[in-house]
Amino acid sequence: MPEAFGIGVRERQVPLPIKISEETFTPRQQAVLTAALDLLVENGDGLTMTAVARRASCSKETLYKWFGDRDGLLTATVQWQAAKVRMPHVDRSHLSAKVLRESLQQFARDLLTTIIGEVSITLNRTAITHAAQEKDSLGNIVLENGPMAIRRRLKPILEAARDARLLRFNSSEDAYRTFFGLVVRDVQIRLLLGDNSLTQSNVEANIEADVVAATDQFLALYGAKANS
Amino acid sequence: MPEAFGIGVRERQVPLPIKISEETFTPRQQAVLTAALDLLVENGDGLTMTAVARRASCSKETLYKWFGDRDGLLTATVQWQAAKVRMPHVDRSHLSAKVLRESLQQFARDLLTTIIGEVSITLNRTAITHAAQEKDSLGNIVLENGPMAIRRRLKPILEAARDARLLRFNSSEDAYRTFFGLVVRDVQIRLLLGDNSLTQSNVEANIEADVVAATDQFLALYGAKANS
DNA sequence: ATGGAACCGTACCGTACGGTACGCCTGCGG
DNA sequence: CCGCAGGCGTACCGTACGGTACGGTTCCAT
Repeated sequence: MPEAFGIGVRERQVPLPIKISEETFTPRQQAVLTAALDLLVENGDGLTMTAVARRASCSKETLYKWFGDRDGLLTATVQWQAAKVRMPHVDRSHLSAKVLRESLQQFARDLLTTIIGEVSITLNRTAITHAAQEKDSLGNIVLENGPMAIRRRLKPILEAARDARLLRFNSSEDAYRTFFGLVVRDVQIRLLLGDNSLTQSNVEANIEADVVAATDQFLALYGAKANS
Repeated sequence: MPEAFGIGVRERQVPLPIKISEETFTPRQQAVLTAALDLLVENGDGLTMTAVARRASCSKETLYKWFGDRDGLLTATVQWQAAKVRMPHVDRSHLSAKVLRESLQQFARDLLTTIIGEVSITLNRTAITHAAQEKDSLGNIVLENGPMAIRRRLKPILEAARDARLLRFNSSEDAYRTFFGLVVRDVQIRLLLGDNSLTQSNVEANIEADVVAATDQFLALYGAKANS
């Protein structure tokens, strides 16, 4: 693989997954990435360079010029898509029991909604398949933009809530992981494994109930008192 | 694939085959499956028929004769290994608060220990990779021998505990899934994605604490009273 | 206009791997 | 001792796919 191209294209292979802004890729490149993602979602891992080139109406040579090799294209696709996940923003200065509960519910709702989406399932499967080959780069990207992103956003809120005497816990890490478990339960692993009895609509219909239940349970475990 | 050899073929061989679940494999076949599993664990999905044949000191022709095709070999391997997972057995007739707590802890311990094992991670990754190709057979096998097996064993105990007024819940399904979430949290998905910060020994060291914590939390949520 | 950069489409190459064919060896029943 | 079934090892085939090369086209800057 050629190691330097003086083109106005981003450098490949960043060691640590950094936040990717949308200016990182030109519109044309984003169209290619969209095609790649679509193929991933449709065809599972049947992502071939030829297929991407045909779908995006570009030449394979361009793909290799832009992304280096197949792994580079895969990485770019996952990176670009994973960075799109947006977390809810909570104002930590006005924390009340009500605001806390609603914030937690919002986190739970976003988490569940993301997890059951086709795109998320595909990206996680791709990263896991990748991780089965001693390559953890994709896995790290997904982790960084999924669970870790949630953790980064949720932990400060939990700690603020503790400072406001709304929650009680020793380790905010444990509290976060408990919240994650209460929300996700066995949904993600079953979807990743292709459980037939879990259709997306099936889960979707219960999201609200599950969100409320998980939040209630979390507050029952960590709430300073039984509250609204 | 010639249709004379169905999937999951059982060739009647010389001595008495050892019974493994419904499907029986001769010792020689089990040696082949062991080789296949070892290769899976070592090499990720780099499982090639040639590699299995070489490792097991058999000919490729024999592999195809016994297992039909690559998928058949994969299925047989997963089936054979997944069926080895054993669940704790609890005597439902002597349920007390103490026995219940210890039983739950035992379930949690077995679940965690299984999940963090190399073999489990490999099988789950393989099944998920498989599920990314519109094939859910492997996923179903893993589900059936993993989460579903636990559910089958745990739910009767939960219901017995409810009858004994040790637990309180409406849906034993929800109770089971909450237990699963409290125990597994984000450990499995992080391991599947190859999270570097989660070494096996790292998790192993905390198993006991996590088991106790998860059980305590479950009992706090579903126990009839705050009890020992 | 003209040179060149970027890029498309396609043909091409090498390899890896699933699957098959075949020759040879071994153990065993007659 | 013979024949043969089962099985090992290896050579072989076809295909799919990653990666490269190259001619032709568009577009822009000079």
